[in-house]
Amino acid sequence: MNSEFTIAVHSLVLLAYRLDHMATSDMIAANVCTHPARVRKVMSCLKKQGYVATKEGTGGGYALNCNPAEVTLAQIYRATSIGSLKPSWCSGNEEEDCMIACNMADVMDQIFSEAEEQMLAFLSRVTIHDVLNRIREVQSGKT
Amino acid sequence: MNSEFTIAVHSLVLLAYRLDHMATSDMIAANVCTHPARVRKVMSCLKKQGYVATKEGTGGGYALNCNPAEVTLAQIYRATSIGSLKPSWCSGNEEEDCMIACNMADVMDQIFSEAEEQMLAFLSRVTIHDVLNRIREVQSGKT
DNA sequence: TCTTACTGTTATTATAATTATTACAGATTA
DNA sequence: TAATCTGTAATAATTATAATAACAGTAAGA
Repeated sequence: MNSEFTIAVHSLVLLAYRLDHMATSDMIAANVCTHPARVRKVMSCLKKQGYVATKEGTGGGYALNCNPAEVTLAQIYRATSIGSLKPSWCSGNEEEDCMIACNMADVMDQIFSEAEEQMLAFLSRVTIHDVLNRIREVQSGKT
Repeated sequence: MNSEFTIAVHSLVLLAYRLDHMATSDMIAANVCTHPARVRKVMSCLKKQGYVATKEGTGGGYALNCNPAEVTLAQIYRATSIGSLKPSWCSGNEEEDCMIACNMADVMDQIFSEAEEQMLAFLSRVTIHDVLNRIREVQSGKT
């Protein structure tokens, strides 16, 4: 699993949290702890799906363009990381005579893809707003 | 996700498929397409959980020590790869003042761990025997 | 008892994937 | 026209993963 999903969720939660629901890639990058160019790459993907609006030039940046109580982590995962559950390394070899060796990669593909759908079923029950609430809970639990 | 889970499943399926339910690390490695030492490392983990028996010395190797119709992929995943869903990269920074930045990593940890449990719920419905059957299906579908 | 064939494990090297960084074109504001 | 932003691609650095080598220990059989 790469971490673009994490960055996307963090960015959206941050935008939802901020009163003006806006931030530049520099501000988001400082909060997330990564490079602004990486944030822009992820945000550009969220923009294509309509979750954020962007504005170039002075005073520009990213603005939340969705209802955080409605957008789910499943939608974000599909936008940024679908297919990343499966490891890139593949078992067996299609050229082999052995039935196991030449079909295992296919079957593991099936299984990882079904497992990913199960995971998505869970993520579809968690919204950006829920994540923000979880953060508030963790924070208030710190005495 | 690392691929030790895949190697473990492949190895068990291969053992279940073979009439004598036995194989050496060299034989398994050739089938899986990896190095025998890697197979031994994974098998050593399966042995600790009792899924296979091992015998050192001439004529030795690995023998299936479980019922392939009962052992599930969830058990194998827990034995080899639990925790590997979560990316190693972490968002935010605990030292920050910002509530989002300093708690996001914790909350994403929660979420990845719950998502992993959902995935496990699916994997617990797939046995080694089921994987073998899927391979037979794919094979027979090849005209 | 000596040789051969295994597992078990660690250390090291090689490769691949991920992340960080740089660079710059294009947009917008003042 | 200078300053500030996004968008994107190219490259460098870092980290994770996999392959390989090496060798101690165990067992079988000549």
